[in-house]
Amino acid sequence: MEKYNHKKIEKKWQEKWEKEEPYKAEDFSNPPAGGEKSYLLVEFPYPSGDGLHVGHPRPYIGMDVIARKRRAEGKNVLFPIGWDAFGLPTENFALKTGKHPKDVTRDNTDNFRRQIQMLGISFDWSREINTTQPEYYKWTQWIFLQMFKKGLAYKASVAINWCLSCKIGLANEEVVDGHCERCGGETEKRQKEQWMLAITKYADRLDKDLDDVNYLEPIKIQQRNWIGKSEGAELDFAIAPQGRTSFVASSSPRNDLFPQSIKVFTTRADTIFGATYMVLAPEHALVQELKTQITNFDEVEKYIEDAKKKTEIERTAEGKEKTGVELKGVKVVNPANNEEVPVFIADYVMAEYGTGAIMAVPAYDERDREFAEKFSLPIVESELVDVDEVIKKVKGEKVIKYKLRDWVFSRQRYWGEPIPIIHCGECGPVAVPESDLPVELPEVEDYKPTDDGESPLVKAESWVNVKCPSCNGDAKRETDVMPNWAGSSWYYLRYTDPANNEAFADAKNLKYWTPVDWYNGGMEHTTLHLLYSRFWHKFLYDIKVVPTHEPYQKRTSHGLILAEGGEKMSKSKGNIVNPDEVVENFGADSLRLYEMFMGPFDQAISWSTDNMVGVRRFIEKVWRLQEKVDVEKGLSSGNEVDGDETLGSILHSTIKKVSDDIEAMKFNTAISILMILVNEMEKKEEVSKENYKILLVLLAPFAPHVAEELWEKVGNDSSVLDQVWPKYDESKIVKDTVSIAIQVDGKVRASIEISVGEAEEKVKEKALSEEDVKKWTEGKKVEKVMYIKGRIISIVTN
RNA sequence: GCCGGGAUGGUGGAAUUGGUAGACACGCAAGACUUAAAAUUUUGUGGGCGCAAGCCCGUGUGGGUUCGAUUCCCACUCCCGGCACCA
Repeated sequence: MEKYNHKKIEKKWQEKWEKEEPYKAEDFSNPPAGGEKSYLLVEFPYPSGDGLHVGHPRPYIGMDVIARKRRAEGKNVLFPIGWDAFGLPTENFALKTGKHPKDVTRDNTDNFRRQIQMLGISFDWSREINTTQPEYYKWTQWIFLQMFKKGLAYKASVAINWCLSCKIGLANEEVVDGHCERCGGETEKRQKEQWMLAITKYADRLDKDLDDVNYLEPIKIQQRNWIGKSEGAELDFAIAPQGRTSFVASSSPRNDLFPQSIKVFTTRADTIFGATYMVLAPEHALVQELKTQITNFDEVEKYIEDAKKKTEIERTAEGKEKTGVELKGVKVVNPANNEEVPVFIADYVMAEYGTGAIMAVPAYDERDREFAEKFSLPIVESELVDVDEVIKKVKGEKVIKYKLRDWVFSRQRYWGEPIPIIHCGECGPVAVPESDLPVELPEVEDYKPTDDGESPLVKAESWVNVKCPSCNGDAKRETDVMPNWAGSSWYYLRYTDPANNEAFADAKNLKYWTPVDWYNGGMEHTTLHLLYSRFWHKFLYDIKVVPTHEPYQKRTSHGLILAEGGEKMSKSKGNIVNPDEVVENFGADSLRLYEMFMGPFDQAISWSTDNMVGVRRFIEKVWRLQEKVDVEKGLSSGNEVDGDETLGSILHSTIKKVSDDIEAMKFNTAISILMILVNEMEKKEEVSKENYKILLVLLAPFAPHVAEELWEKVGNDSSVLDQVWPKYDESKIVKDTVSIAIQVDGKVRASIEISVGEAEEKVKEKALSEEDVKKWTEGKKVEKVMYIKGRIISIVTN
């Protein structure tokens, strides 16, 4: 027998797979044996310069096991891969080295592709996509334009994160604890014109439609929390008349312009009798409108300025210490009891949420209480009243608010999809005609943003200056690019028809393949990526270009693989385990088996190279088993379970457990029962060819290379990939006799062998006559004897 | 603070969802093979007492429900992840 040589075997089969493309998914194909389509998706990676570490492939391997099993079950499996390649790290690398981001991306994807292929993942490489290719981002831009046309993409002045030392705008995710992710400097909020996408218009559906999909419960919970639906009421508090006597006295027309009331949002309208003051956000527009009435406006203005200037760090450092200023000269009337109450501005009220104003009820709200105590305001234990009655009485309105904010879609960067808009002095922002798509990224000399934080694209003058598509006058291109979430918001649609030039995908392909049947990805993408792509998908559904209202039927998450010490793997910590080395030393099959065996798929777990020898030994055991197989003997085709009764029960329960566990992502226990089966086979003088073949089919999803090699060795012409997934016989799993435990007063004292069908009375009788049982029941009265069929007998004495 | 997830031998973990806790694997110990080592292999391996049969304890802590609890309920401790003044 030749020794198991992982290098030789893995190279041989990978070359074969590359040539023969057995994993290619066929559009509209109707595979045999209950074959339906099965679209399995993993999050496509960002090809960083560091290459893969052993944590990356965990989800690929897990989904690969499922893909391989489902193919064997006769399903038409689509299991694609691509590259989410726009983004900052590539741009930063280009900035540092002067190498074009396009070239950086190409080198990195080449390396990633090599590493993934080395693991024998059964991706359909014929559908590989890359978000940075113009043929791809043409359609990212096209979708943006449809949103623009429907008014869902708009420009607004919003507060962005500004790095004080880099002097550039940062995305939220680039700010860590108030510090710039790149330079570690402090950040503050700045107002800037940005493209926004109106995701909040979809907030209710994004929340409600979670009922229709099969996501793991924690994923749904996290999405719901992020959307932050809350039901409450908007109530008007009239501005007290004495504050505006001058206006009332005069018959000035300006009186009509003067605000009459302030609207608050509350979820506790029932506490309105305890509302002893009101608070507005410092940015609230009414503060400026009431300027003439506010007697201490200097003080107020100073507070507003200070609030604006505060950096994130300062705000965090101050903790929950409340600050604020009263708007002297302004009072409002509590509509429930007609009492006048004072008005404050304070930064604990957010301008963007609700109405930017609250009625403060210090008796029931901790934050209001804290503020009231600091400013010596009355705290009134009020009577609670019926919410509906209050709303009716004060002429309020029931409303639903969401924490979800519109999506800031602009980045003042280079390496992203150009936003396909042209700004014209006459016509305003105009969509680039669809026939002119894609708007390709121009060449620039320097990828650095300008000093005032504009995109490096402003320096590409010949690209920027164009004619207005509408009036043909002089106009300028939008120089902001899209965030890296854009390309990943719809990529799963492109896989269904990746080379289409007429549409992002043909309607027939979409109808056949979508929705994605199973999407696995990291928990860290649950709030942003998952929500963004659900939003885009719903929009595409509304404009009738996709057939389903949700993109993903099922969503699961994998746990991170941590370094041996339990810390996250990172280049800076120098604790990265490189899969190249692991594959070199142990082989891809061992790496695959180990990652599936090391622990529950959805939990974080520390890497341990020491523990890898276990699965390697297992593979070698399977390898050596070939010696126990008589190749000449037995059937040469099919994989019927044979009549070897000594293996019968374990064989059938292995088929059942492996089948069930793979679908439940309990890969670790699937492998453990395969190990038990192999240990049993090892004890035998001879293993039948049929049973060995079953073992190989069950093993193939986990360790495809060695399974193929052994399949060939035991004398089968066809590939293990062409085999039908074995079926188990429930009746063969059940054993004739079973050992059951006998408890006396809650403690196990003996166990007896009984035949499965044995009558209850007989079993009880048998149990009570056991010597080890008598010992414990002697001299006591047996009160009760319970028999839980096939499991346990419980005897209770007094 | 809020929302998730978790805690089981020396280690990673398993437990038919209320029914013999510790499957499978790593490590360790002793033996076999070998001139020797590696590889392989056999046996043992939760803790305590005992020559042994066996007994007692044991799933983060404290209580509860039950014939029976790792599993259900109540209170708490610690660890990991996310959000964070959202009215």
